[in-house]
Amino acid sequence: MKNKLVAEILYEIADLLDIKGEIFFKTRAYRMAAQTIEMLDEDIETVTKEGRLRSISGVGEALAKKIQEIVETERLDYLEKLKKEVPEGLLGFLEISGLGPKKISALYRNLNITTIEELRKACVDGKLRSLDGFGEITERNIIRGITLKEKTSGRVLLNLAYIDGNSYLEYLKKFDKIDKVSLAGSLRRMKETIGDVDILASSDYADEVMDYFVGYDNVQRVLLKGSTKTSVLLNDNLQVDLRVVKKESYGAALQYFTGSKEHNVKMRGIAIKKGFKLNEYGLFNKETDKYIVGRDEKEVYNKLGLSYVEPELRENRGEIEVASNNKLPDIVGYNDIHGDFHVHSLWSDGTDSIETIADHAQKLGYEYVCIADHSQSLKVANGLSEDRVVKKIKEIEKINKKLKDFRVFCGTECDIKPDGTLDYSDSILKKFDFVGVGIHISFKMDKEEITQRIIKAMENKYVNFVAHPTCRIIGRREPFDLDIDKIFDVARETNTFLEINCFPDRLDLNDIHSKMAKEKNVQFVLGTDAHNLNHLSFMQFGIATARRGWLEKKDILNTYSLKEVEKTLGV
DNA sequence: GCCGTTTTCGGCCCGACTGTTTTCAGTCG
Repeated sequence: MKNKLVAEILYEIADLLDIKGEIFFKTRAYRMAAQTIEMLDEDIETVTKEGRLRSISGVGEALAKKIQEIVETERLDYLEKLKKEVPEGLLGFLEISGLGPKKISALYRNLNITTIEELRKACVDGKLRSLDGFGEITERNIIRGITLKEKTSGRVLLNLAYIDGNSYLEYLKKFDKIDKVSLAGSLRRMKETIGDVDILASSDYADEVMDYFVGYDNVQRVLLKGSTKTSVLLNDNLQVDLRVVKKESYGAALQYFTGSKEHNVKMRGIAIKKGFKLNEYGLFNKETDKYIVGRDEKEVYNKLGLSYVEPELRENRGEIEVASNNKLPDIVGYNDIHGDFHVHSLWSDGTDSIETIADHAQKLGYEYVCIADHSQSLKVANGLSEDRVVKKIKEIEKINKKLKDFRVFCGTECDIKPDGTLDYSDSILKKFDFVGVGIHISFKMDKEEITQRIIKAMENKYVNFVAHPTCRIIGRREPFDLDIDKIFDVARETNTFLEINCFPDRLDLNDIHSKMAKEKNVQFVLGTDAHNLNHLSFMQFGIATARRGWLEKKDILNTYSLKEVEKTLGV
């Protein structure tokens, strides 16, 4: 699948054109197309082969030609040409807070600065202040921006932002001059990585709210402070923005600041077509500026002829079109889960006994938990030999006898060997209640080989699910280059569940793949891959991913009651 | 560069804050 490659190249062109001083709308066209292709729920190669590129929204004649070239040659002449015109280092400058295309261009044209080191030195030496639009403060801010960029690589994993964001939220809720307050931005949409935390509040005392906001213990520095918007940097270098609006604007503002940007652009387009104007203060009559709605988020959607769109769906992946037909899926809820299918115990590399895990799972309101320990060849993780599997099954039987209205399933996360055979014999596999398979060694294989390896495993009749199917680790390991359509087809044919692994640095399958798989009627399980009790709470991130993938209760085994699971699995 | 039920040309979302200015450009989301 080359969707990501195509998107990356288009994004890079947009950045390069920005620095070259190309008009905003042109670079936006590149970014919109890149975003659409990145989120596309089919393979761009297929679309190209079938001559349907122009049917992708935002792709016209020029882009179609470029995309075709990328798909066929995995490169683009136009990009190479642009790269020759714009020194490589300048692209990285865009990540420095306070620097945009115009300033970067000025730095290059006037001072011939092309590397971070040259930039830092020029700031320290006070060379920038001679340029129009630059001053001493700009120099200091750029130095700060460089330091910050070096400290944080930009985005953090969802769970970290989630903790920071919700703690801040609790602090804000204690202030009696705040009427309503909510997370917004990508954190409310539960995106897998978060750039900064956005919070929205309504109040008639904006200035006092801002004073209270910057008084939070965990604040390292105030970045900017106004009466509607204030930004701070937390001690862990995560940025948090607070917006304060009046009550009558709260819904419109929440819609606006939740994003995504692309979702909002589309919303505004619809507003204009219907004779409205939509901004963070409300929905207004375009001609008279008369306020129509804005107090409640739902009203804004409804007034535009749309059903309410859950935050996790707001990525411009077709949700607006579907909402206009009132056909949005009833996506799985955060409280719809009855159990966890992927937990490691002391038997392999987990830190807790099965009894302790079962006890904790009951406290979470679950009816079942599946203990899926590693298999024998994974020595580093204390994988279970076939003998130990038999012993573990006996222990689980004993524990289950003591439990009421709760069941521990004996599972495994059995290794898929490089040739696609499994790490346990069939005679052992059939003893488990629920067999998961996963890859933990020999990651470097070509597309055909790795696809066949997983398919062969799915074809084993004792296999129930594939754990973390693409094996990506966010920020550290790229996903396998799988023939993903084929994987989904075989999963459907063999009734193999695909896991959404809930571990925050995995979230694998991801949202886009989940949506693609659902369209092929694939069934899912959620597994936290917990290695200690705290990890069991990662379930919510898996649910978030499922929601972002448009999954409904019926698509996910964990939403079934214990009885239904037993019946489905025949155990 | 894309797009079209007023348009094949002339639009394209829009407001807040900062730092530089002395009325505004650039950046950000």
